[in-house]
Amino acid sequence: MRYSTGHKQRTRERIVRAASRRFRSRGSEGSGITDLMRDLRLTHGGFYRHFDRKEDLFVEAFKQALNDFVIRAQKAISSAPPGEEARALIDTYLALEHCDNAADGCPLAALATEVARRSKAAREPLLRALRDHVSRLQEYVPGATDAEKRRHTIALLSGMAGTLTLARAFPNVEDRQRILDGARQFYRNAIGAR
Amino acid sequence: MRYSTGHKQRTRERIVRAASRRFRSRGSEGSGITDLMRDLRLTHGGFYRHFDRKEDLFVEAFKQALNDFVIRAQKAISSAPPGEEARALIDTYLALEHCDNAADGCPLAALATEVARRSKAAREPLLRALRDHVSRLQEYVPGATDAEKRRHTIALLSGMAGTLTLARAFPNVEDRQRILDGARQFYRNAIGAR
DNA sequence: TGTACATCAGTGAACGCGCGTTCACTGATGTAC
DNA sequence: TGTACATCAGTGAACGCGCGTTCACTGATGTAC
Repeated sequence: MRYSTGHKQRTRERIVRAASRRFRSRGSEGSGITDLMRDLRLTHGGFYRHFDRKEDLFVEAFKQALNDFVIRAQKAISSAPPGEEARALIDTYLALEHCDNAADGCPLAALATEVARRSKAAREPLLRALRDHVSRLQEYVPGATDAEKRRHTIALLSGMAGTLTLARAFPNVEDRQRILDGARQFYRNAIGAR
Repeated sequence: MRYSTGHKQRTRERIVRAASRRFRSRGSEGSGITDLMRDLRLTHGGFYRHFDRKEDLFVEAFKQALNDFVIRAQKAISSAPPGEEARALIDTYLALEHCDNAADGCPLAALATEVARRSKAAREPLLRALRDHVSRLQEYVPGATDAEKRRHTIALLSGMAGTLTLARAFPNVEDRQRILDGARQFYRNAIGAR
C-alpha cells in the first residue's frame, strides 16, 4: 500500500527510538531485528527499507541515546543553583532511578564496551557524537581552563558510567544504593576539592 | 587414548586461561567455543568433558581474570613507598599498557556490562568473587573506617574501569593517553583530598 | 611376565536454533492522462 | 470527474551462517587376572 507523506520518516524514527532503548538494556548483540520490529508491530523484512545494515542502526540509536541523555542532564543542571551544576550532574547521574532504567539512561554506561570492540571505521561517527556531547556538558564542570574542564568532564562521566555499570550488576537494591551513595560522595568531594 | 594423571586438570586450566583472555578482549558473546578450543589445538567437542555449559566457563574465566588482576595490582602497590599505595594503584590501572592490553587487564573494565546482563543466578558467583577481591584491595585505599575504605575502593575501581573502557574506544594513542592522564590527575587529587 | 579388557580425554559429524539479510510479492493511494 | 498505471513501505518465506550442544566413536594406556 502507499503511505502518506512523512510516514516513512516517522517509522524510521520509531525504529531508532525502540533500538536505542533495546540496545541500552540488552546490548545490540542481544537485540535481534525481528524482536525489534515486532515491538513496533512490523516485520523484520521492512527494516531494510530504512537501514542497509544493523550496524547503521546502532550508530543512529547511539547518537539518539546520547542526545536524549545530554538533554536530560542539562535539564537537571539548569534547575540547580549557580555553582552547584556539577553536583546536580553527579546527583542525577548516580540516582537509583538512572541505575534501574538502563533503557533510558546514559549510553556510555550501557554501550561503551560495545563501541570499543567495533571496527575503527564504525567507531568514528560514534566518537564524534561523544565528543560533541562532552562539549555540551563541560561548561558546567569546574576547571581553570577549557582543557581542564574537558578533562574533568571526561573523567567524571566515564567514571560515573563505570560505577553505574557495576551497580547494575547487583540484584539487591540496597547494594546498588550503597554503591551509588558512596560514589556520589566520592565525586562530590573530588569536584569540590578543585 | 588414555592420558597421564593430571592431564585433564591441566587442559581445564588451559581452557580457563585462554577463555579469560579471549572474553576480556572480545566479550563472551564474541568468542565461540570452537575458536577457543582451536587456540589450544583441540576440537570443540572436547570442551564438554570439562564444562557443562559455556556459562560455567564464563564464571571460571572471570574469577581467574579477577585473581590475576588483583595479584598484579598488589604487586604494583607493594613496591610503592608507604602512604603512596593508592596512588600506585591509580597509576598502574590508568597506564596505557593496561589500556592497550584488555586481554590481560581488569575484568571489570572488560566484562562488567556482560555480568550485569546475566541472570540473577549466574551473577551470584561473579559478585561473590568481586566482593572478595575488593576486600583484598581496600586496605590500600585511604578512609577513616573500613566501610569508608570500601566505599572509596569501589568508587575508585569502578570509576577507573569506566574511564579505561572509554579510552579503549579511541583508535588514536594520543587520545587514549590524554584521557588516561586526565583521569589519573583527577583520581590522584580525589584520593589526596581525603 | 603376558594377555584381555576397561577407561575416558579428545574427535568430528550432526542437531536445532536464531541471527542478519535478500527478494518476489502485496495493495492502498498518488499521479498522469 | 473517471480510469489506468506507477509507487514503495511493509510482508513473510527463504538463504547461508555460526553458534552451543550432543553423541557415537577412537585408541593409548592403566588395571585385573
